[in-house]
Amino acid sequence: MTKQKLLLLDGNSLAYRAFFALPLLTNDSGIHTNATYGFTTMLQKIIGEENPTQMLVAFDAGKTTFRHESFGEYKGGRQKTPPELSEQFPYIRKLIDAYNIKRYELEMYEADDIIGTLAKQAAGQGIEVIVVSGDKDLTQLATEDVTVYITRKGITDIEKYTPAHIEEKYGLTPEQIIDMKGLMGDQSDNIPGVPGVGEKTAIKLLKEHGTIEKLYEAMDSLKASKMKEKLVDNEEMAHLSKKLATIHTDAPLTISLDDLAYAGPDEEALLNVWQELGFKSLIEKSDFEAVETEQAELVFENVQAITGDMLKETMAIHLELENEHYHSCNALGLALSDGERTVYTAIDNVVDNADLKAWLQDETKKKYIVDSKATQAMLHRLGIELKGVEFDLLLASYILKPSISGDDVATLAKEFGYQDVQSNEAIYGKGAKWFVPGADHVAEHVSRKAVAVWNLQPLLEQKLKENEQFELYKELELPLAHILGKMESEGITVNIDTLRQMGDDLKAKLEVMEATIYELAGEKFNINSPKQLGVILFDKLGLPVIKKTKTGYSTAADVLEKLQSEHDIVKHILEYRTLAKLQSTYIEGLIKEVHKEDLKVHTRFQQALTSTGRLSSTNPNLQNIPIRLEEGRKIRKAFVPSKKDWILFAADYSQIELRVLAHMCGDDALVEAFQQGMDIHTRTAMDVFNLENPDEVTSLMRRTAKAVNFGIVYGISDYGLSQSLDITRKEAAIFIENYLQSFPGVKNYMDTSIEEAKKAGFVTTILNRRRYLPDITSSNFNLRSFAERTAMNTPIQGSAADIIKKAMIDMNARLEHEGLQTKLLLQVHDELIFEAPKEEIEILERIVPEVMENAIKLSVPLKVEFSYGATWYDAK
DNA sequence: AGATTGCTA
DNA sequence: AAATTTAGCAATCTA
Repeated sequence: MTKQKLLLLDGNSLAYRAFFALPLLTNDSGIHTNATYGFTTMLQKIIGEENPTQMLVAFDAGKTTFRHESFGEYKGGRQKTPPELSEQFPYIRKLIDAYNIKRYELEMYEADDIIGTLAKQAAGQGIEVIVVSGDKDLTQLATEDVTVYITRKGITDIEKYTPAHIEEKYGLTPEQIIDMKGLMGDQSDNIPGVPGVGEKTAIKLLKEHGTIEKLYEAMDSLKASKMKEKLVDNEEMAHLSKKLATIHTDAPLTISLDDLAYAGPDEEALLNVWQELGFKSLIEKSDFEAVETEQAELVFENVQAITGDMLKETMAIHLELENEHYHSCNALGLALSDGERTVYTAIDNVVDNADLKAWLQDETKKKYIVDSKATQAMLHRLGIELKGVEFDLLLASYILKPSISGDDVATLAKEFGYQDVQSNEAIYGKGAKWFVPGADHVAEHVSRKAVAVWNLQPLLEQKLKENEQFELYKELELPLAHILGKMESEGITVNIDTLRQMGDDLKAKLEVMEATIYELAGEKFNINSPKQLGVILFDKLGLPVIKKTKTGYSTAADVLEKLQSEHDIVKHILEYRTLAKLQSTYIEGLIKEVHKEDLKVHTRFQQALTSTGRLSSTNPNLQNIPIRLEEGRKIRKAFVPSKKDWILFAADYSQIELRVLAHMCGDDALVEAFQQGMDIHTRTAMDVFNLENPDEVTSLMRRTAKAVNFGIVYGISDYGLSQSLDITRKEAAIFIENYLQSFPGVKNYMDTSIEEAKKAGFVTTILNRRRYLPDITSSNFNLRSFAERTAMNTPIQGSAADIIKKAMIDMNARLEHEGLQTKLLLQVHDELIFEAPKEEIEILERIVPEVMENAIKLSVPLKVEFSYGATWYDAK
């Protein structure tokens, strides 16, 4: 039998060490993970290196210990444990349990004493003992059989204290460590020691006299000195301090060495905890990754045809797709489940099945789905118009936990404690390794998804109701998904010839500019490489360095603008950049996205992604088509109606975010300004610059006021405002100060929002959308400040998002009600873009503003402006 | 895969 | 003592 080896860990000390050694990390669900992560890596390393046969992690029990009886101030004056660390202790315990390591704490005793007692017992039985802690006091336990590992700097860097090492380092024996501490005291434990005696003096005295007791016995023979006086005056304290510093090796433990056997972790439990904490790198590195969580057996049928008897009044369905590009990819198969019976069929059996098609199109047959929009769009391509969506797991999860990233059923399900479904990656692999496994594997995987959706529906609806978010989900997001699906499937027509023509012009211009830039630089280089460009500008041409990035010189536009007067090349680079951006992103990029079949682009609106409730748009992103500069704005000429004699009609909310702010903060001056229909930036300028008359506001003042207004919405700092206006910080601070004095209600709103976030842990929008802000109480300035700004910004941005979403639903209903041909095509945060036959323009001019302005009633009016034209460019 | 840059509301 | 304005997506370069 191999020699036994016992590892004794000081849980509290190591957790503290890990916490302070690592930056405040946060995982997806907002839990801090630096201590848990550091603790885990330390465990991994030490177990891997030492291969212990027994293990124990000792913790301090309560607040008071036997040491407090002899010295009330013991450990007094200690900083309270930071909440970011306290919240991690439960997870550390979970981790230890998952490792199958014994945990132990004992009333009235500290972890040190538990460790000391067990170390002594084990050494007595000839067991090799290793003690691990971040606290050097423990080194007093070192013997021939006991080695003490103390963490250095980080958490995995370790210094090994044997008696020999202690002798070498201090010239003392391990027992003398106690005397040393008795003399020098310990600030962290509030042990006083002898004032004026530090490490050097203590060591010197102990080398000479051996122990504190012998030192005092020999006191009379010492020559008079300041030092001697101090020692004599504090004799009692010295003895007490030594007593406090002594680790007890005879604590009345209720466990024995036999309870400490260690035989490796419970891999499944450990994976679960790691998953919960988001330790993706550890999960990937672990050699037990292949061990998938044991899944409950699933009964399902892989059938050739879905028959009428399988189609119930209410069912979960899952249409499995190859990937997320549901406007172009293939579908693999369809599973249906009513909780009792689960059937799957390959996609080829779906299209021609009249019963199934009728059932899918039947409004009265209720469907539970994950990502109903994707399902609707894919089925639409197969000639099936999905109706009767009753539940959408993706949207429900998003409302409950906006921070979840990913739309994989397994990810969503796990968030709500459901394990019996595997990740897409586990089934298909990813990247170059992606492939579709055998039909039976797919059938089971897809069936499991349908069953998961079925099982999660009641739980999520209940949670939504508990949060008073059911209405937001059911009346806003769910119907919106249907509308967005229609918009995406409809698509918007792109005139490729227009783009090609623009691309050719750009190409010619870019070639000329390239030549000019090479000429001015004196050599050829890759202008698109910030690194190479940096070398040219700052090394070769010697331009002053204004800003640096992590990796080198910054060559961003705001930097280059400041360098324009320094060298001719700069303005050419700026111009080159502008055109190159248009060429690659908006000409070439857009052309790639045009579907050949209908000459349209079909974006995907991500409805469960942003933390504020906004939509986002991908493949292509149609929410960032250029408009500010004329050169870029011309791209919009390529967006045209799908039919002859139709037009594009665009309607946007004017200053919706400021109006929302006015509504939410109720500031009299701001509310009044909007109620009177004033130009809000002019009004702000009058307040910021202390003017009586609107005529006194210059265009520069208005521009400044506009920047202040934007800043206010984002939770500005003087620095930020100074950057955006290119003014000094002081000037910026004065503007903000003046603003907040003129609109005290806004100031109050900011403070209240932060207060609310601290109290409830989240902020809310008009329609009760939530954003959780765990960092609001962080001790890390940056994290906390960011959370504070988002506490102010999210209700504003999110409520504006609520309003336009509601407007989309109302608009859809109104178009249907009026029996119009007009189609909603795009949403760009505060604007809606329609295509319409010319004959309907007049009606739209009337109903679009009406519907949008009345989507949600605020205490200030909402204002909508509109325009239309033959292309998106002309709708201005 | 991450960093840099630049486009939108 | 240091950083400093919200929310996104995509192209390109570099390691």
